[in-house]
Amino acid sequence: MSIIPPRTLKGFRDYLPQTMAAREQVIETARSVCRNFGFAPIDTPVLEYSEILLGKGGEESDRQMYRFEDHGGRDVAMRFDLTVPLARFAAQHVRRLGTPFKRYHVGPVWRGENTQRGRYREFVQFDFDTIGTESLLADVETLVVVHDLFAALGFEGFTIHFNNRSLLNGLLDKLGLEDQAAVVLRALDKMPKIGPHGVSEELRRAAGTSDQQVNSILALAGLTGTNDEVVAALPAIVGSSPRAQTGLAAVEEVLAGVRASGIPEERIRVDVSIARGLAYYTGTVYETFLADLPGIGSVCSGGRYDDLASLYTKQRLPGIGGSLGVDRLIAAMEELGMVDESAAAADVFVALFVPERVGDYLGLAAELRAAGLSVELYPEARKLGAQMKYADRRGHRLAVIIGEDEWDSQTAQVKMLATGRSTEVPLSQLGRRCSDMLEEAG
RNA sequence: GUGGCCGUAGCUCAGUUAGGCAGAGCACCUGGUUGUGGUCCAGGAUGUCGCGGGUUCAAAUCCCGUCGGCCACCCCA
Repeated sequence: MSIIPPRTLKGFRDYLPQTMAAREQVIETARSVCRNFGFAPIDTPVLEYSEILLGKGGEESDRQMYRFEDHGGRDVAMRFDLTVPLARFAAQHVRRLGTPFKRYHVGPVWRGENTQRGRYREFVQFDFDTIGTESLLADVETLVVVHDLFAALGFEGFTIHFNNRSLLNGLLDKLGLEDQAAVVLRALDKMPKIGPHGVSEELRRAAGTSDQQVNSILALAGLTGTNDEVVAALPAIVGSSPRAQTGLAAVEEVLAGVRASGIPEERIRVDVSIARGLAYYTGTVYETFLADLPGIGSVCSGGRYDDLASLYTKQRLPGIGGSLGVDRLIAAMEELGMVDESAAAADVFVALFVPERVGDYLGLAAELRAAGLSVELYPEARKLGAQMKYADRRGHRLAVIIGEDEWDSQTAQVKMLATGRSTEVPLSQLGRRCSDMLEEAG
């Protein structure tokens, strides 16, 4: 019988314990931050009718969609993000849920695109959205959630860049380029990568814009300075069309709200070059970058989409939210050395020393767990040195050693593996003493 | 999807130029130390050289295909 080579598909990966522990920790942190703001958890199926997903993220996502016929001949597809399923979900259940409806949703999504570092065909997104309100307070809250999330994950240097689509639309009104919106947005999105020259060349080539038009667009995209300076310079550039006014007011209000929420000025930036490719954004848009790893791209982005759910319901369902790229974030954390190598190890290691007393060791381990400790009992009565070595390599923090003498005297040796110091502890106090020692060591 | 670079031990890689015994460091295992890890010393095990085919007396090395990874474009988390 020939052996089947074990392998995974392009862009699909296995997760080893260290990575998986980091992933669970990121998701746990994100959940707890969202709950602090009153977001509730939901889930939706991986498969949807193709008609639900097609055409929602633009041509590109249609092309990348995993799509096939199911066992009943239905035309089905795998979700490529969590926002479009949310729109369907909201249209279907909004009467029961009421608005505003705030939810978070974590799960894998699939895009059949070419792979690269931090870019896979199956990856996990963590989304949070507020549905059913046009209030800019929801926009403010979204940015505050992003901020609290990265702060809670332990990041120091990160910046949330935000913008409003109406500013760009206002400028397009002024320049008579309304029909070229998609092309212009796409060119602008490349600003940090190809610079003003690249953008102007692209604009001329793809949209056939005049020199004067290009200059106006670049004047907007190239705005630099403090947030106040940028805001002050905007009116002259984007003009006074209704859309421009809306965008301007929105940026100012969101900035004020974010400041009032106590977000440090250096972590939020009004950045008019943020355009976002996805077709469905209509108002606020934002991306989050890590100061130490700008090359990895945005690790959390999103925006306001006031028209999306209208595809599935006549009821008006505006929304705003964000999407955290869990896999990309973990790739970043691994590169930045933020992943704790021993996160998967139990705090307390119990050596199995006297095989005849297996039952006593099992009982002891159970008692310690009942006392709130994470405990691993070694499964074989190997040489003590080998067991200690295992405990050390695994990253356990305390080793509990009980041999014949200790059983006789009802004591245990508790060893701090980091320092090598050993303490004799009566078995009756073992749980409490272990907790104390872990507490003291931090 | 298009173009380029790459794939050798668990990991990081050398060896490919110009075909000639499959290597290093780290990790791992055993012993020194039959009740104590990290250091040290001695010894040991470890390979479909990604996979398939071709050229050749001989292929990790050259050719073709394929799978996978990375980079650019594209798009995006």
